[in-house]
Amino acid sequence: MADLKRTHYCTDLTEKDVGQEVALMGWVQRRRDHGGLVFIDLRDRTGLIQTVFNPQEDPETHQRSHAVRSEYVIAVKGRVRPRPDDMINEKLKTGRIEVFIYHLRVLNTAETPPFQIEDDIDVSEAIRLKYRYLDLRRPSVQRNLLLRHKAYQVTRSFLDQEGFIEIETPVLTKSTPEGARDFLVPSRLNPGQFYALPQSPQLFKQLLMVSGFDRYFQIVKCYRDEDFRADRQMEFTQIDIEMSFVDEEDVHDITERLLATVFKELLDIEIPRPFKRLTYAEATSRYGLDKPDTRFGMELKNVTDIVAGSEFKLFSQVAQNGGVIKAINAKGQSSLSRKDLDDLTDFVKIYGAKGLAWIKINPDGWQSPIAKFFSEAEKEALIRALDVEAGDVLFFSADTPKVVNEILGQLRVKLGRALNLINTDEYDFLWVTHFPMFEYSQEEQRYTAMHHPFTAPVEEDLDKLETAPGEVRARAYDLVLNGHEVFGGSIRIHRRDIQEKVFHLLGIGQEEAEEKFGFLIKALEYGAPPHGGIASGFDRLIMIMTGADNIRDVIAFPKTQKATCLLTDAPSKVNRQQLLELAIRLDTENKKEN
RNA sequence: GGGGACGUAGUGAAGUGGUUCAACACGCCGGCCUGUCACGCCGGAGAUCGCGGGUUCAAAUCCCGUCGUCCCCGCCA
Repeated sequence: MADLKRTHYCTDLTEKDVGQEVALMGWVQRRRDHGGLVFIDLRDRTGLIQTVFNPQEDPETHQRSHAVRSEYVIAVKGRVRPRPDDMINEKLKTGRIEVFIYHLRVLNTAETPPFQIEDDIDVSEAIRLKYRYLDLRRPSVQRNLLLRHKAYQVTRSFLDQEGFIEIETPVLTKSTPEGARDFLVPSRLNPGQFYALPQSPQLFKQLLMVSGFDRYFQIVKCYRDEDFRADRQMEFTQIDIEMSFVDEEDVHDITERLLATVFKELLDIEIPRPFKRLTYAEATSRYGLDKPDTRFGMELKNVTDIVAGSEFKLFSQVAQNGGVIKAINAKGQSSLSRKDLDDLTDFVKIYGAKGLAWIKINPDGWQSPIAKFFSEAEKEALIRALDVEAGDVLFFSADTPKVVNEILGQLRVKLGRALNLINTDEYDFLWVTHFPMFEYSQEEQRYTAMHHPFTAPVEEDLDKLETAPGEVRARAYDLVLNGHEVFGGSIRIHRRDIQEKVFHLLGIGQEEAEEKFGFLIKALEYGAPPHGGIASGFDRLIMIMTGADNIRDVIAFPKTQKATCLLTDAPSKVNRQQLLELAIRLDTENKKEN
């Protein structure tokens, strides 16, 4: 290698380099061996270039090129030549040139890979993850990680220019109640005691505001020991931001400008600002969900008043018992088959629906198991309320508002996707604001914080804290992109008395509050400025920007749904000595033998 | 904790009780080939049908269990 130094990346070379001697290094994408002429497509992280081995160039080098195989690592030296006109490959960036090789060195051989190193391969994800280092050679995966890299850089430089200071917070920290399940790390020096991995640096960034840092950010790993989803891993990355002396508008503004910059620099897309806004109440009422995909319509309409007096017992009874009846109109979809409708019924049952009432608007009349219960006047009213035309299909749900919204909200998204109502090139940002402060948990028989316990209540709702906690709105906001929550934050409580009141409401007693959050309460006493912030689901954002349909495609070494790493086989057992040092004895009797 | 889908050569996949049932494609190995770029042509190797048990004269195929991957509900302040 001493005498061979790489001069270019493969796709650095252009027609301008014709005649130059170059040295390239990379992996063998494919060998096309004609016996005489041999072509080897050489790949590095930039892409491909065709190298040519001609016996007239150097007989020995040509001879040795026969032995080269896929994914061998080779170094070559040769001269750049233009391709004859009829041999130009428009599919390659370097397709107008090729390199005639007179020196070949095999730097390493390779086993035949378990799958081909190229895009659009048809191979199970389990195999890809087991050989992730090979999977990561594929251009599409490299593109994702490159975009992710650029997003870090643009974020850092933007926030730096805006006066934000990047400060690292501990990874080994204190376990706190509320929120997700903690990952625990045993302390060897303090037997029987544990650190927790941060679910977010929430408390530390608030303390940094008390310290006067004023504008903080961090690109930081967070850990939540909960079950996985397509857009959820237990270990994920946040862009974490906190600012002092600000209100909601300030946080929205910095977030919007950050995103505008990131989208401009990475995708060359101008995203219109300011972003749309809906209150939580509006979002759930019109779209059923607190993270609505607003790239298409099909809004939920409340038809309770119209059908409350109808002959259809189910509707009239629900109305009588204080429930609601809502409907959505799938325009022009009356070609949905009976089976489609049955499948949709099964789908909504996942979300607690007992059934799904539908009406097909055929040109010759209404087709539906329930249409016969409606009077002409009621039909007329439905037509007006739902903008009904021939060819439409209406779906109804009747239950409590919470259940109805969930059911129709999920159905709406399902239909939007299935019926191709969504423009997938669109990036549709939406702020959802004024979340409820608390949610009543039937399971725990108490209120829980909808955002987190440090979120400030809306000023004018302060007096309801004691009288009607369920009605108190929080100064919390989520940023929704195409139906995914990509940022979430709030203005925080900066007064001790309010913080204590909120803890109390959450059923956290004075003693517990002191033990778990004493340091925060204390800090609030020492001149805590008003402050607030926001944090992103960075992986999710990159997922959407790359068009990936799951989060694993934008993480270099992701875990499976069962929280294992197929590459390293983590997690794994540890030896007895390690456990002894940690004063840990296993009790796996009731668990599966592992 | 629960619901659903899947598991057959290196990879993808056909086959759902019976006599070529272990196809096909890509990849791999060997041979031929001086303009290919998804090279082509000829030949070849490669599968205890995820694993364990059961039913049967007979199981990739039916039953039970188990392991693994994915999607979803619960969970994710």
